[in-house]
Parts: sequence; C-alpha cells; structure tokens
Amino acid sequence: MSKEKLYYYEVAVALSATWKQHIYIYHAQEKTPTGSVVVVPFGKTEKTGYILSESVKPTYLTKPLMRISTLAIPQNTRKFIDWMISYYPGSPGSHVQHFVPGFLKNLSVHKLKKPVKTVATKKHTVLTDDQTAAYELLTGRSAITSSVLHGITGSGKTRLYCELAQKIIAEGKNVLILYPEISLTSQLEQTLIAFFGGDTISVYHSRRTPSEQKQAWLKAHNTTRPIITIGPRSALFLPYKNLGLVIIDEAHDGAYKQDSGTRYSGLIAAGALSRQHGAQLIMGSATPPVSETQHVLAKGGSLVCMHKLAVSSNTTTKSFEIVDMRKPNNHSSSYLISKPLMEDIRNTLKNNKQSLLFINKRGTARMLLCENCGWHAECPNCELPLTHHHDSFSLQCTVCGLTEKSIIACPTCRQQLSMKNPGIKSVEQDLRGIFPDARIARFDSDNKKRDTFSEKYEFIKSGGADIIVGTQLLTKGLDLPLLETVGILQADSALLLPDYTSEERAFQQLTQVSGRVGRGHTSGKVIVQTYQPDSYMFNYVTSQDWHGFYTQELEKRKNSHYPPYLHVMKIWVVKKSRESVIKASNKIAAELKSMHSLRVLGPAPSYYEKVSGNYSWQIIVMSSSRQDLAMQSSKLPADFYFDLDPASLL
DNA sequence: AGCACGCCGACT
DNA sequence: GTCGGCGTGCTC
Repeated sequence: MSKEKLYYYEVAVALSATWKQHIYIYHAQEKTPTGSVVVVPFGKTEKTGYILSESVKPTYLTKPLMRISTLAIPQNTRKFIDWMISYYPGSPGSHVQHFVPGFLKNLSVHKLKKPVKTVATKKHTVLTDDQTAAYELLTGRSAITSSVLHGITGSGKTRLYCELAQKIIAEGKNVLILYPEISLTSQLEQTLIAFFGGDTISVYHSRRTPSEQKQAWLKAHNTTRPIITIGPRSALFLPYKNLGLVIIDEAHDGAYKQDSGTRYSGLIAAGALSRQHGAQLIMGSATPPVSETQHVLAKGGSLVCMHKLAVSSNTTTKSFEIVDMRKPNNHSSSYLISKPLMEDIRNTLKNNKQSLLFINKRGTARMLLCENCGWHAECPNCELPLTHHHDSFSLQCTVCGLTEKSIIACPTCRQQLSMKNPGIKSVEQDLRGIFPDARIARFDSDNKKRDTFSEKYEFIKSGGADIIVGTQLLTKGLDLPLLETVGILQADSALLLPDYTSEERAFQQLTQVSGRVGRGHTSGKVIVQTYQPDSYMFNYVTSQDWHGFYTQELEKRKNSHYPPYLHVMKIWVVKKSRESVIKASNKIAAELKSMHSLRVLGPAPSYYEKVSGNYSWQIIVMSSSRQDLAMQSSKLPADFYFDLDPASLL
C-alpha cells in the first residue's frame, strides 16, 4: 500500500444525453491543474472529461484518473461550457462531450503539425460601394456589439467577411466563421484559402478524419498566430483562446438548431461565446431570422444592409408573378402547372435557357385546403392550421389538442375538399407530357447521394438540362447562369404548417428559391402558384422587402403572444400504447397547469404522432420567464423529452 | 447507453 | 419451487 498523498478532483465527464449528472470525483497521485483534459474510468467504459476543481476526499471509494493530458480547456471556454449547461439544462454531460470529444482519448501525443505554407492566390477585388458602407458600419461603432447583416442574394457577403476577418487577424485575434452545412465547406474554404493562404484557415467538421479534427482542435487551442476557423455549429465547441469575431453565415438556416439530444440554438450559443471573448458577432443572411434579429436590436445591436448586387449588370432584372390557382382561367391541361407558368417555360425553352420548378412537399397531405376559394381549417384558440387525421376522420390542433369532426365540403363555397398530395414525380410526368422534347432533370432531397448531386449539378450548370424539378435541395447555394424562370408550386403547403414560424419559413424559402434567378447573369422571372394569394407574406416576397416582412411578422407575434415576446418549451413523451402516452402526458400537463405563471397548451398528439410504432404526445408551455421554464424542465420524469426555445411547435 | 437488482406470470 | 419478463436505478 502506497503512502503517497492522493489528490481528489471534481471532473466534468463527457456523457450522452440520457445522464442528468456529470460531475464525479476521482483521485490522482500528482497535482493536476484545473481545466486539464483527462480520461477517466466510468462504469465499465472510459470517458473523456476535464478537471473542474480540487476536492476533499469523499466518503465513498474513488477511482483514479486514467490519463492526464497536457492539454487544458482554457478558462473562457470553461465559462462558455458553464453557460451552456445553465442555459440548456437537462444533461450537462452532453455539453461536456461537445468540448472534450472522443478523439482526444486515444492519441497520446498531442502535437500540432507544422502548417503547410501556401500563399494567397487571389487578387483582391475592390469593394463595391455597398460593401464599403457595410464594412465601415461594422468596424465602427457596431464593432462593440452584435450586428445583423441583411444582404440580398448576390450582394457579396463573403467578400465582406474576408475583409472583416482580415482586420481582426491584423489585430492578432482569431476569427470563427460558421456556415449551416458541411456540404457548403469546400466552396467557402476555397474562397478563404485563395484570400488568406492555406495556413491561416482551419476547417472543422464531423466528416473530417479524427486526426484532422484533432488538428483543428489544437489549432484553436494553441494559436501562436491568429487563424480563421470555419465549420458548422459543432465548431462552436473548439477550445478558442482569443476570438475577435464570430460570423454566422446564412443565419436563417434551420441547421443551426441542434434538434436531437440536448437541443440548443447555434445562434444563441454563438452569442454567448462571443460575449465570453468580448468578440464581435455578425449574423449574415438575405432573410435574417425574426426572433434573433429582434434580440440583437433590442440589446442595442445594429442592422446593416446591402441591397445591391455585387456583380451588377445593366440588363439583369427580376420580376415576380403570383398566380391565383383558384381562378379557372389560370388552369391548364395539368392541374399542377398553371397556364402562366407553362407559357413562361415554353418561352424559356425557345430562348435556350433553363427553368427550375420547386415543389414543397412538407406537410402537404395534412391540411385541409379548398382549391376553389382558398379556405383552410384553423384553430380558433391558437390561430394555427388544423391537421387532418385520416384514421379518425378528425381535425386536430397539434398545439392545444382541440378535436372536431373532419369535413368533406368547404364551409364557405361548398366545393368538395381534395386531399391529394402531388409529388415530384407527378410534376415530372406532366412536364414530359407538355414538353416532350425538353430535357428534364429531377432532384429528390436525397442527402446521402452528395457525389451524384455535385456531378449532376456541374452537368446542369453547363446546360445539360432544360427543366430542373426538385424539392428543398434546390433552395441553397445553386448558381445557374442559364436560369431564366423559377416556378414555385404548392407555395401554400409551407404556409399551412401548424406553427407560428410557418410564415417566416415560407418567406425564407421563397426568397431563397427566387434568389436562384437574376444573379447578374441574365434577367429572370419568378412565378409563385398559390391558393392564398392574399397572404401578406407573398407581398413581401414579390417586393423583395425583408424589412417590411420582419416588421409585420413581429407585430403578429406580439399580438398572438409568441416568441420573441414569450418563451416557449415543448415537452413530449413517447410510449408504446396510445392510452399510456395520453395518461402520462395528462398527468404532467395537469401539474404544469396548476402553476398559474405558466401558459400550458395541450396535451395534444405530436404532429408526427406515430414514431416507429410508438405514440408521441406533446405539451406546449409558455412563460415570460425563461428561468421558470428551465426550472420546470428539471422536474420532468426521466422518460420525458423537452426543447427549450424550440424552432418549431411541430 | 449498458448492466445490475428486483418483483410477478408460465414452466419442469 | 425456478426461469425469465423488463421497470427502475446507478455509474465517482
């Protein structure tokens, strides 16, 4: 038995989202600095973690630290972890896991590779007037706060990011640029490497090899000279030492929301990270998110706009047409493609240019919509569309649980309501019938086949297809020089989801799809087919007026008591039988309803009630105090899930 | 997540 | 009487 003195430490352990506790006490023979990355035995496995503080010998037997790294989580990163744990409660260990990932476990020697010296190759273009004005605003008084950069598609936001990053690098601080998806890495990476040279750029994401990830981790941790890290939301969790600027590109994108395990908003987390470092935060988008923009502005942040195309050509224009699908004279031989759209495709074919048809498939079969007058079923309590449940032939509100018998005829015009759900295949079929000689390319939202997508993309870009048909996949980043016509089918379905953010999502989606045309190559036309042409949302899409939309949308949220004016928590539970799930959710809802500071809606069946054979019911809780909601979340039974600040009520 | 403990139905 | 179902609780 050794008589050596033992040291005891509280260790924050990296665990998965099912754990409620994350601090455990271990002993070591040597004195270990706070923040040190360690590997500890945990049950029968081993986990990574880091030293929180020294502790006294506990009453129970402790296990020894297995390995102590020379690496440590810097202090401001530890504070950021603490912030994540308190702001997104539930499973603290899962936050720790993000910061002390598994690849730190095996590799015993943590050595930073010598950077490969590559020189910047791109000759820097002169900034446009718009870019210069934005640059001056963002480096002036705004540099001390958070900013929203509203720049229309093609206004050259990336060019501006480069200039802003350059300035911070020159000050000796680091830069983090977040983008929504891994598939967009290489484009941004190429641009940045061309601008700064390869050794200034560090790329981090989950599809890189463990050793590449470790290099990015070490670079963030170790910088002797400033670098720019680019990555998706997981790049928030690298051990940065001295950030001067955090940029969130395409900030409206839903991918910034972590929607499994411990749920968090990458945008809100980025805000906390930049506060921790005293860094500037910039959220850039052509359609900045409503709630987050309101937050930034309410806290004294600035809104900076770029309204002009960077590559301006004197002939490029973009025009919009809203086609009222209720009017018979707009109908053609195909009920999916209106007469005006068909004419436009025909003209575009004649010009040897391309057409793109976008179809929104999400949620189409669930809503009752009259194709004659545009009427739809709506919940009187929540002002949200009701969903049609085929098995019970009922209309239900996914939020408050209101249930009534479904109907066959429209209550205002007596027309029969159709429940058909046209897919991308029927669109393609109709097109082949109408334009037998056109070359048609179809894109399904099949993210697994990335390679075939980029192959197909190059082919189409160079003119390999006349008509392109697809879903959500087509909203992002496509640059098609030959594109002249964009057709949006089923514009209503995005609008009719039972969610207070559905107008915002629809606005974003339509604006992003419209942005594929009129990018400075050629003039273009956007045709939107809808049964509800009077929705305020369409006016702002066609007038390309994000700010107007933002203002009206905020007003609506304020009047109907939704975020950002109230905090929301979604709670749900999944069980094998419908009876048990109703019983359990009723019990919790009753407990929550007894708290009169909370507004409780439901329980109601989740939008997707059956999840792989099980039943899911949900409860929506709202409060003016976020802290109150966080407190309630910790009292839920172990088999309940929750999402504090959910991106949607679905 | 695994893996133990623990208390009720079908079996030799 | 015993084998084994999976509900509940624990991991320093």
